[in-house]
Amino acid sequence: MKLTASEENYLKAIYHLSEGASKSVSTNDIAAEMKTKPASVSDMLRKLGEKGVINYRKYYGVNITQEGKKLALQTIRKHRLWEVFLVEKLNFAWDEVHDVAEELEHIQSPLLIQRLDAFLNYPKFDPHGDPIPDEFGDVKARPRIPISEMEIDQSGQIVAVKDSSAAFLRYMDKVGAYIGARVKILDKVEFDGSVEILVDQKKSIFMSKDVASNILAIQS
Amino acid sequence: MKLTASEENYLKAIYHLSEGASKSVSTNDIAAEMKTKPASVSDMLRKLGEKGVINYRKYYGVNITQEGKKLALQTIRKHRLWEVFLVEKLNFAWDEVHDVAEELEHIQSPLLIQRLDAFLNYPKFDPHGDPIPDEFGDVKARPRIPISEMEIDQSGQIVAVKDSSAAFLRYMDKVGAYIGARVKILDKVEFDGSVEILVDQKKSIFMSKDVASNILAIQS
DNA sequence: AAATATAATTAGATATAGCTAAAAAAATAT
DNA sequence: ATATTTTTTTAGCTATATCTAATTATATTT
Repeated sequence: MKLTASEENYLKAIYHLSEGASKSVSTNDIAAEMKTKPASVSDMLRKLGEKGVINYRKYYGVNITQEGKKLALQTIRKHRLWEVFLVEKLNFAWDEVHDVAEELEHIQSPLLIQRLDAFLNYPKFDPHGDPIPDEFGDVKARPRIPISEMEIDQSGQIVAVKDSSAAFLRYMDKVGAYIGARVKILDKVEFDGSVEILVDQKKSIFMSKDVASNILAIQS
Repeated sequence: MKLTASEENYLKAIYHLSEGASKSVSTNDIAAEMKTKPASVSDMLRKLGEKGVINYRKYYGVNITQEGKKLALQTIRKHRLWEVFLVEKLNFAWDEVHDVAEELEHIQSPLLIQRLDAFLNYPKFDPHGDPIPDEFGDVKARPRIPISEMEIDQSGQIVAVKDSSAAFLRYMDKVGAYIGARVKILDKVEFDGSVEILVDQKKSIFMSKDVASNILAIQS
């Protein structure tokens, strides 16, 4: 099954939207995600349905098929490998890479991706901390550990909090930490287990062991 | 002036065809080069003419404008930089790179090319020995030297012969040397100036100083 | 100089991918 | 249960890039 760049983009969007919710994905949601109009989406859904990469029933949204999932994961794999390349080899900032990777991901050459993967030393995660599917579409889930358990100089990304009480979220907000933030452990005080972290390469934050235990991160 | 991938390809073809001949380029020649039909070319020429990158007079072929030349050289620059990347970093063979580079050259990101150029250490020639234009479209012509003047372990590409008599070309053919062949100097005998070279990384050839003086190569 | 051959262009298709506006179906509210 | 709102689809149009077939312009022969 071969897809055009546009079809790949739609499929990727459908895959991402599917991951969040358990039910089928709506035309309007896809249009919003793709920044196109619902009418264009309807057209594309018909096409993708005919190609067998989604199950499409008019007026009832879509579900991605196994075949479709595999193809979407291939595109995601390519995207994330290119992001690693751009950041690690070409010194792009991690927030500058998305648009370029969006173009690069559509280059059709299995050999290229295989070689790129090897050149980058088979990275398992992209610069945003997202897992890179292997060539079979399998993704390695990265274990989430509390910031309090990370070592000095280790980097990672905040992905969740254990206690999600409003009070704690207010605290997070106040100090400038948030889900998705990239963090680096600057210092750990052995005496009380308190931690100093650097958020997004600019803001340093002190926190008690209690707080640090409550913030979950993936290591990069 | 922004061009589509297809327009870039046509312009590149027109540029290459212009380089060979002094007169204007014909519709049929472009069609042959691009592997499309003359009808498609006519359409595209009208468009490129309107964009000012070529001078187009119906039934009289085209000449590339200064603006067009600059754009064509930018595309060629991107193509050749990607070829260097593929060969030097991803270990592609030099004859495997063209199709992939053909896709990569259309990625729109000046920053990407700037960074790629730096990452590759500002190469001046691609793996085929062709010069890489700089960001202003200037190309460095590489001096051609006789194989007899190359040093041991130096690599290059055969680009011409001094004596192009039928006898000599028959000899070239017989030993497996040809215009375009990549060569590496394996050994030089000081006593008589004879040379042993490796052709295309597989075939080794012995030749007298007379013969070696007659084959011109560019160094890589 | 007229006839013929070659080359180039136009006219009219097709396919992709987007759009707006109108119509139809489904969901929600009264 | 009907009316209204929201969502989705269809119809029809635009633009790019290709094609074939027909036409027209230029070049070559005789």
